[in-house]
Amino acid sequence: MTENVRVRFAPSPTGPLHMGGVRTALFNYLFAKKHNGTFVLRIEDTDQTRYVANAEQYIIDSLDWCQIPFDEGPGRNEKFGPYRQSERKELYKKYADELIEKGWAYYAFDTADELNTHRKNHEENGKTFIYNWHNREKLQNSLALSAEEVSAKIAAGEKFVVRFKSPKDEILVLQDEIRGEIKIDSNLLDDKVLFKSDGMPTYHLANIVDDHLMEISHVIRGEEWLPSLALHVLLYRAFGWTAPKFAHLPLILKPVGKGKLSKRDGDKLGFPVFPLEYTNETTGDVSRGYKEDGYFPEAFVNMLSLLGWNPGTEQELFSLEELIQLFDLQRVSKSGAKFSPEKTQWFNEQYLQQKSDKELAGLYQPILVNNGISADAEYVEKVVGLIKERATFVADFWDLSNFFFVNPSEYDAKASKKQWKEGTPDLMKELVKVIDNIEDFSSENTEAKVKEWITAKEVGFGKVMQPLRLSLVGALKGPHLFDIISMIGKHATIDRINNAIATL
RNA sequence: GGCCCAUUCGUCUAGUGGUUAGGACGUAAGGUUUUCAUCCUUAAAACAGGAGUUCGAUUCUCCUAUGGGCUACCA
Repeated sequence: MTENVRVRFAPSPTGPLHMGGVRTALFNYLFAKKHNGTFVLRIEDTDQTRYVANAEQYIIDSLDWCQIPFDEGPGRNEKFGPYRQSERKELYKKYADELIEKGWAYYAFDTADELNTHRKNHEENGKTFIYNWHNREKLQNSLALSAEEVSAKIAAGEKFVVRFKSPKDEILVLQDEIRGEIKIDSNLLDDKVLFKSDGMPTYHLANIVDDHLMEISHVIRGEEWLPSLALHVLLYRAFGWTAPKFAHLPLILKPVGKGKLSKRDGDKLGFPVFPLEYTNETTGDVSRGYKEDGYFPEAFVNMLSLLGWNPGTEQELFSLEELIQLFDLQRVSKSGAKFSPEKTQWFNEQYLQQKSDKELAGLYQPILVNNGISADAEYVEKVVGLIKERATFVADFWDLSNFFFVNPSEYDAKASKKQWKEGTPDLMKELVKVIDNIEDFSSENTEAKVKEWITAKEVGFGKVMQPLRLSLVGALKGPHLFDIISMIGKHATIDRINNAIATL
């Protein structure tokens, strides 16, 4: 298996790629890298009615952001190209014809209206209409019609599709890498359309032809494809090709309620379902993305990797390298996983804590600039070091550290009421003098000096420390007080205490 | 309706024919921090139900229930 592993991610460019799709791409990527294989991106744009122009670029941008780039695909290392099915259009006709010749497929002329009528009638009688062995002789197709009639219809320009002639009375034993053996009664299969009347193949045909031509060794895709597995295996057999191995990934479900995760859930529940922000070109609707919401790609990918897979140990934080080493299809779970926004935040927090103060400071700078602050890199780095353990996102930094850069503009009302007592202003005035006399303004020294004074003064620590914090921060929160004092310096410290005395 | 897949704490999951059924998120309670958060400790919390196989089933088989997917000239 280590030889020539080739996998593909084959999304349909009908809109932004959602996180379920990213997870499928990720598992393909991990599997490929683990086996020194190739990760192919193929664009399945056979449905011209649902095609969205900016979707392909969005997909590529998303994979890049997640740092799981494809090795082969549109515009990249095109050994088996083209990689857009619309550009391979001419190819599929030949294969459809081959199947007809071999007796594995046939022309069908039934119109959509006719079929809908059949379905409706069956439904009214409590039955299901299936286009297959039990009725195909009675419908408008090349199995029921004479060769002359068929030729005449085609010559007359009548629209037709090509359907697969699914076999009768056969128990198909299918193999899934994750689920094991699956048995299907071929009599229940319907004669799927392989080739549409618009000249395009359906997913089924294009998928099999391309996977074969692109020498795909493993098809790793979502569970929604499991019902089509029998058809796909049958198609390989009909062509006389060796089928790749198949693995069907469990679905990602809504955090609450029923069903699989959908775009609407994010809007409703307040979390992104897309990796990147996406603007719908026709409606102008903007959907939020993990990137724009402040998630690190590593955290997002780590979270995704554990949705439906785990290495069997208690480790939860993995670098991409580790994931590649550890990934194993055998350890992918069989049942759908409910997505957890809370745990996703936790992952981001973990990654944020791991990052260096320097890197985080760099990410913080633009936010500071937005708030009208220009501070030198070293100072910002120190600030980040003091506050990052309270943060989940870089975007939290400003709320947690604005007092390192600007004087408090207001004071927490509740805290003021509780901590700013009658004697406080006098005490603070005295404290100003104490602080003014401190030469060495290190955190340790200011702490020692102030505490010395408090002790000598014989007042409770809280009587001084709480109002002091209120004066400097504007609220009863934040890092060690003397770290703040040391950072903002003597002038700002005294200034802020005086401001508080004047205001409160 | 039909077909297929699945089912361990609220959630993600580990695990085994005999275990005190483990971890993580979240929740709660303590402790640390004379602030807040972090951090630490602790707690509550699960084998869907019923048969069968077996000395013994959460683990194997079957049935039921529940959940999910598919059932398009969409992918």
